[in-house]
Amino acid sequence: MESFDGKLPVYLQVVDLLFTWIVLGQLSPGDQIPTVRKLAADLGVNPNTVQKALQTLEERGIATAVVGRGRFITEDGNLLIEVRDEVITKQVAKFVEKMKIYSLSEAEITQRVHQYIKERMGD
Amino acid sequence: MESFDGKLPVYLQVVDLLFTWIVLGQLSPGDQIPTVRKLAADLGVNPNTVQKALQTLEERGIATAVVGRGRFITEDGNLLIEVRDEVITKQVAKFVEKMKIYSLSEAEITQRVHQYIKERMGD
Amino acid sequence: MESFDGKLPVYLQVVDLLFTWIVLGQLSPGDQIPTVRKLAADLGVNPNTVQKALQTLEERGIATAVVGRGRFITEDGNLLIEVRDEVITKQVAKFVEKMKIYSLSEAEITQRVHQYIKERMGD
Amino acid sequence: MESFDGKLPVYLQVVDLLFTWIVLGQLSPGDQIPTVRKLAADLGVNPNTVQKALQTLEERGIATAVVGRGRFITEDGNLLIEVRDEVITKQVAKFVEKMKIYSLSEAEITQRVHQYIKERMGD
DNA sequence: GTGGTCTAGACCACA
DNA sequence: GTGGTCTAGACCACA
Repeated sequence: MESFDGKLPVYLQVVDLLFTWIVLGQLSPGDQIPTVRKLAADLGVNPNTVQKALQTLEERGIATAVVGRGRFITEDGNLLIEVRDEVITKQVAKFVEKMKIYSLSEAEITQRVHQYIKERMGD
Repeated sequence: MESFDGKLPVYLQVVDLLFTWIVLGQLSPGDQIPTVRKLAADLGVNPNTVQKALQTLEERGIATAVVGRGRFITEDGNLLIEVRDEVITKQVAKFVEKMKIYSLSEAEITQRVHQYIKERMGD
Repeated sequence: MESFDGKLPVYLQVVDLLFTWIVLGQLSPGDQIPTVRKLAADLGVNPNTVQKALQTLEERGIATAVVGRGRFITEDGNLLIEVRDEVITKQVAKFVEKMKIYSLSEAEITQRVHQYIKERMGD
Repeated sequence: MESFDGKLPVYLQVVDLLFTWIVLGQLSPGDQIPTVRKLAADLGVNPNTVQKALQTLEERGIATAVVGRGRFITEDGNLLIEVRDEVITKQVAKFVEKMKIYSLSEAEITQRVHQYIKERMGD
């Protein structure tokens, strides 16, 4: 996984990735999650790291392991909405903070977003 | 350049990086830009790639090369403001498009940004 | 490219050559330009050098690259007329300046050209 | 002599070069011409070729060999004026013919030269 | 030392 | 196959 280079611990990057898959609907309620080995291979990281990431999901009730069957996404829609909200908030935060580093005032930030959307309205 | 892993050609990533330095004020009007060789070494890319990136800046009048002396950022403040605007717009676009992939309506996007800023007001 | 021996950078000599081909009508609007590799082989220069020359043409809108298809001369006749004018002016300038080095006055230069043409009238 | 690549026989190119030196005043009446060996070395051609070129000059009375002393440019000013005229006419011819290849009418050629000079008047 | 050019050769995406 | 990018490494002119 070539782009695993941020400062964030790799296992948390894997958590973020799984969250993103959920938000994008690539992992829906009840879906089976790829096996640890497959994920590890696909992402180019250590299976232990994937294991740790999946445990995080389980602790939050987002995934459940069924011995001998595999791991599955929860059927609990509210939990997934929570995940979705969390992912979006994180992105918004990241964006706003970056804009602040560019010395934009908060008013300017909203104004910029508003303007961009207005200009592109209809796309 | 460890984090150079996007799909964007490396030389355009270098252009983006230099633009960011300008926006952040780490490169001010009249400043000397690090030498081709130094940039190449620091970023872990080939000098030719850096050269190509810097020529892009020159074509836009943002930098000027003086053979035997080095490269310098233009004194023309308007050009730099243009760069700043461009960088910001690109970031806003990236953000908005990502939000749309998450199936947020345009109203929701502005609302989220607005809300985040309001909650953090004072930080 | 045996006769590529001037002080002009090779890639600019290639640009000049392509311009001349356009002026001579050997490259007409819409025509496909020989491939980078063919040009490089024919001229005895490196493909990268040809690439650089062709990019110069593109920046001026004289040629367009279609990845996987090839490069084509613009259909825009005005641009080509511009090229033609530029090539001719460059030749005239070169000629006049050389004549000045030979200590000919400007009046003598025009007189010489005029006389040569008059004597050869009918050729 | 890297630029010895035209279609003209090399010894005639050497003749042309010597003529040019005369026109430019780099070889004045009575001046000693560099030795065959020096010329050959400087121009990167065979001494026999230089020899042949110098014989052409001698046949026209432009240069004289003095055994044991070297070769000298004639003191006869008229002959040198003739050379000058010849060199210039050759250049004019070359220029006009090239312009004709570019499909310029004779009127356009003189017009172009006239215009270029007018625009640059004062340089 | 600094930017500019050039070669040789590789790998990629698009068609 | 075609254009586009990139590396490694060399050589040049200017200062």
